[in-house]
Formats: sequence, C-alpha cells, structure tokens
Amino acid sequence: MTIYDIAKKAGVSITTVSRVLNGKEDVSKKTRQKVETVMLENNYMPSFIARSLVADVTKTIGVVVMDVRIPHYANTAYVAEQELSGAGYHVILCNTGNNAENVRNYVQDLVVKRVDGIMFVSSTFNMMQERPEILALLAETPVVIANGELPIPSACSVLVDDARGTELAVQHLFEGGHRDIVHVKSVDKESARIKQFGYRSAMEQRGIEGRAYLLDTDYGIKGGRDVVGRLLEDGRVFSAIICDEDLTAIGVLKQLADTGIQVPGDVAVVGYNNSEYAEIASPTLTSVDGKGNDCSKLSAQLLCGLIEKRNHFPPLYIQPELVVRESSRTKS
Amino acid sequence: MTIYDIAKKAGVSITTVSRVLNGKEDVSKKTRQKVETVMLENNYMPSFIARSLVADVTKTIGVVVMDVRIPHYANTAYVAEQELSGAGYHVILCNTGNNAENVRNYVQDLVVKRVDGIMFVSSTFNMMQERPEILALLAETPVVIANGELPIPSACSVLVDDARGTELAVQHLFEGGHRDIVHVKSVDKESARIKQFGYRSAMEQRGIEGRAYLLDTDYGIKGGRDVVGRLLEDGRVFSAIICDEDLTAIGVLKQLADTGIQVPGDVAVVGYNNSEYAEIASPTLTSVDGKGNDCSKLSAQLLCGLIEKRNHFPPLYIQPELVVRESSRTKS
DNA sequence: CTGTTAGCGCCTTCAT
DNA sequence: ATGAAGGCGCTAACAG
Repeated sequence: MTIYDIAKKAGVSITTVSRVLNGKEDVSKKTRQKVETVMLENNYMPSFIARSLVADVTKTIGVVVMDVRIPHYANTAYVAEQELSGAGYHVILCNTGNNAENVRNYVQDLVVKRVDGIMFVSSTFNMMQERPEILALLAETPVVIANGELPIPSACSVLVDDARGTELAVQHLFEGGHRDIVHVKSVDKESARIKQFGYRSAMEQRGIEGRAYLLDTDYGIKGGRDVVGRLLEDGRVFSAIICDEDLTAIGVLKQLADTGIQVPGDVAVVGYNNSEYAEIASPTLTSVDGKGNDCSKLSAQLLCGLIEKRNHFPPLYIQPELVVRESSRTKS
Repeated sequence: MTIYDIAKKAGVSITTVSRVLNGKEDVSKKTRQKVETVMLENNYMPSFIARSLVADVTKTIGVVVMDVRIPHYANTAYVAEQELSGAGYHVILCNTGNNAENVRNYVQDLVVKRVDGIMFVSSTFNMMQERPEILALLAETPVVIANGELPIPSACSVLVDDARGTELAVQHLFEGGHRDIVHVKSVDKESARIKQFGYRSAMEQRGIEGRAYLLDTDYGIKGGRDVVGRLLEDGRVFSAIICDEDLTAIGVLKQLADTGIQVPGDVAVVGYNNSEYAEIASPTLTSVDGKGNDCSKLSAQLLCGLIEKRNHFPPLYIQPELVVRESSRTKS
C-alpha cells in the first residue's frame, strides 16, 4: 500500500494524498475526507524510509552504553529513551562492552543508518579520543557524551563533578570521626580516576593524606570481597571504605559481615551511584548520587538542541549529592 | 557525498560504484581500485536509508519492554541486543510502562519505520490480545513475544513454564518441612497469575491446599514489607513465603529482619527471576530462575528465522530451575 | 484547490 | 567490464 495506490483508489493525485498526510491546509474538505477514508480502509501507513530519504532526517538516535545490565546504565538508557521518545525520536540501543573495536563498529553502523544524533553514556567513551578513525566517522553527526568528553566540534558534554562526589564522602566520614579512610577503585575509566583524585585531594585538604590508602580491584561483589581480604591480610588499619561503585561496595559489605566486622560500628562503607543496590543491601548503603538521571536527561535535551540548530554548546556541569544510609550512619 | 559524487570523481558510472560497493565480481581490478580510493579519500558512507528504500529491509528490530530499569528486562534487552546485533540488526528500545496506549503508539511508530521485526518481552503484552487496532498494525510484521502469546499469524512465542517454576519452590519448601507456605503476587500480568496458579496446584498435589494463602501487593521493597506487616497483624501462621518477584521478596526479607524474625530459621523466603538482587540481599535469596536469558536469546533467534523465511513456528517451551540460597537453606 | 515533474541515494535489469 | 534508465515511496516547487 503506497501513496500511489491511495491516490488511485481515491481518484486524486499523489500530491493531494501527500497533502492530507502532512495536514496541509490547501485541500478541500471533501477530497480530504475521501482520501482519509481510503487510507483507513486500506490500513495505509506512509513509509518513514521514503520520508527519511527526502527529508534527510531519521528521527532516530543512537544511545551507546557499555552494558545495560548495569543498573546505572539501565537508568540512563531509560531516562534518555523516555526523554527522546517524547521528542519524537526512537532510540537504538548499543552495548559495546569495554571494547574500542565494538564502539567503532556500532558508530559506523549508526552513521551509515543516518541517525540524527548519538549519545554516549560514560567516560568510558573518552577512549574515542585516541581513535581518530572513530572521530572521523562522527564528524557530521551531532553527538553528546554524558560524563565524558570528545574533542570534535559536533560533540557536546554534560559533566558530573565526580571529584566533588568523592570529597563529599570523605567529608561525611571525616565528620563522623573517621581518619583511616580507604579508597577502592574497581573500574578503569576516566570518571573512576577522577573519583580517586577527589579522594586524594580531600584527604590532603584535611591533613590526613598520610593515612590515605588506594586500592584497585575488579568491579562487582567478588572484587569488593577481595579488597577486604587484602586489607585484612596486610593488617592494615582502616575505619572506613569508599568505593567507586555500589556493587563493589556491596561486596565489601558482605565480606566484612562474613569476617564478623560490624558496619557501621567497626567500619563505615560508602558506595557510588546511589543505585537500587544501595537500598537492597543490608545494612543499606550510603552512596554518592552522581545524578545519573539528571545527567542523562540533560544530555538528551542537549542533543535535541544540537540536532535542531547545529551550533555548539558549552559543557554543562552537575553536582553530586551524598545519600547517607545505614552503612555509615554515626551511632547517636 | 553520494554515489554520484564518487562516480564523477572516479570517472565512472554510478552503476560501477554500486558494484564495488556491493562487492560484485564483474569489475576490473583497476576501476575497482580507483573507485575504492576515491571512496576512502572522501570518507564516503553509502546511505542505508536509500538502500532500505530499495531493498525494503531496515535491519532494525524493535524490542519492547515495560521498563529497562527492572533488571530482568535489562537482561533480556541486553541479550536480545547482543544476539540481534550479531545478526546485523539494530535494536530500537521501547519502554512502554504498563500502558496500552503507549504500546499502541510505539508499535505504530515501529511499523511506520518499517522495522524488520518486533520482539515483545513479558506476558504484560498479552494485553494486546484485547486491542484489535494494535494487532491490525502488527499484521504484516514478524513478531515474537517472549513469555507471552499473540493470536496473529505473524507472531511466534517462547514460553516459560512459570507454573512449574512456582511448583519447584513449593516442592523445595515442602521437602524442607514447610507446610504453611504463603504466596505473594506483586504484579498484574499473565505470568504472575500463572505463578499463582502453579502455587495452588502444587499445594493441592501435596494435600496442603487447606494451608494455602494468597496475597496481593505492590511490586517492590515496600510491597514486600507491607505483606509481612499484614501477615503479622492478621496473626497468620506462616513458615515460608514465595514471591512472584525478587524485589518484592527483598522487601519481605527486610521487614522480617526488622521484626526480629530469623530467615531461614523462623521463616523461609523464595523469590523469582534469580536476578542480581538475589545475590545482593542478605541473607542471599533463594530464587526461581525463569531462564530469562535463554528465553530472550531464543526469541531473538526465532525472530530472525521469522524474518528470513516468513513461515510460522510453534511455540518453544523453557523450563525454569530453582536456585537455592541462604533464605531457604535447611539448617543441617 | 489540485496535478505535473523533479529529485532524495541507491539497486537492478537490460543493453552495449 | 561498463553504462543508461527505471523504480523504491514520498516531498516540494511550480504550474494551472
């Protein structure tokens, strides 16, 4: 069923059909009615492909994340999808993992499909900075990167002040009397490095950098458990642990519990992302809210702006907040 | 940069360019090289839109879920995306919520965009059975519904035996000596009703239907907490609780803990979906694995089959498994 | 108010 | 081995 068929059946030209299709004014009531009837009778749906070809607009946006199974990204994907679908766009979901080659392939396919824009979520995708081939592919496409940066004119950023996020955690613990605060990094991306940096400077600012301790581990429950094991083996003195990810913090919580260490009585624990995990854990987990939802929503809006008027916007900044729960609550 | 530009710059016809584009044989080495060089130099990418118009294929599939933020759906979306992208398809993600009107709109837009197929995840979408307008929209599109059913020839199903899933839970608890087993339903969809049904028949089979007790509540931690509150207020005797969703079970776990009831010592708890939540909870949650990943993967494969050769497949069945964890472990 | 005519970018016979 | 021409379904001047 094409516009021609409808035109024939309605006894008018395709132009007229196109007109009623697009709600143009200059069509008589009668013919409009006639055409609309024929359309309905035949269950006609105009081909968006053909329209895209003419208008050079696909009303489709690529949303690129590492892995939607991670709640943080599921959230951002959800928020982005809702925001963008509200603006008339479809969202193509891309799970790249932490693999530059995958990123390249997805980006290429998205560009070939002429998506109207691409949204990258997470500083993981800063990796593209060192892949000129990918940047070249992106040259003509409006791009926004949530909590990351891309050195090309077609890209804009929304940035979360993750250094500040960790500092909030340190401050909270410091005020609770903690001095031997450990920091755990469990993912390899720019924002994780920034969190670590925020920790260091926060410790310095409070004159306790001598008691600072940095640890690296794998993402997840096991990674968190391992880190506690290492701390204990080393006979390290510590009264609080800050993790760069909630799930890793959960692992810490579990291993502490298994070792008979009380939380927050003996050791306080703070996570990052304020994901649903934090509410599920017991004790519930104090966590830095990186405002992922706001970030995602703003990114989506920014992208829409970029697509409509092709000018560049300066980066937007978002401030994190600390959500205190049981795992660090001061006994009072 | 179009095929015409390339043709001109390479001094050949667009046909030739098209040929090298599609790797056809009948082009001399020389011209092929020449054309390829020009393409690279100009960073040419053929428009998939134009190709779609000609081939009537978009290599795009709509994946419709209620809400990707729910881990179960995040998982299925992930698995589907990976499977489908492996087969050369892009995935358009749709979050409909539990709202038929949203479903209608998404479906319409997907059809208008001429996606090659649509995958619905969850029996929630059985709601479409009562919406002939939606079914009409779907008539020409290959469709698969994971754990649900659609009465149209273009649709196929993969079904999980959720009645059996709950029965596994009952059986496990029964063997652990439990008789006063409560069932909690916290979502309103066909599979939840089937789980409830499975519970009832499992109780009957063991001759303890007289001690069966059905409860309804809201999805989530709060819903789970409420249910325990009600049970306690009513002075109901119960030694085990089966929930239709992990998150609700977590709420049950939390409220029991707050009330000083030991799990599994005093009361055993079983969830459903075997989501990551189950590992995070403490005590860790025994849960029925509905094999969501397998279901999603099979659905994706089935859909690809449907798209390639337009014949109908009979429904596939998947058997759930019980994963026993701390929340129901028999003290031994 | 309505119809004719070009494209949009690409693929595909059919000739040469 | 290569090119010319028509068509995929729709929009957009430009004429009547």
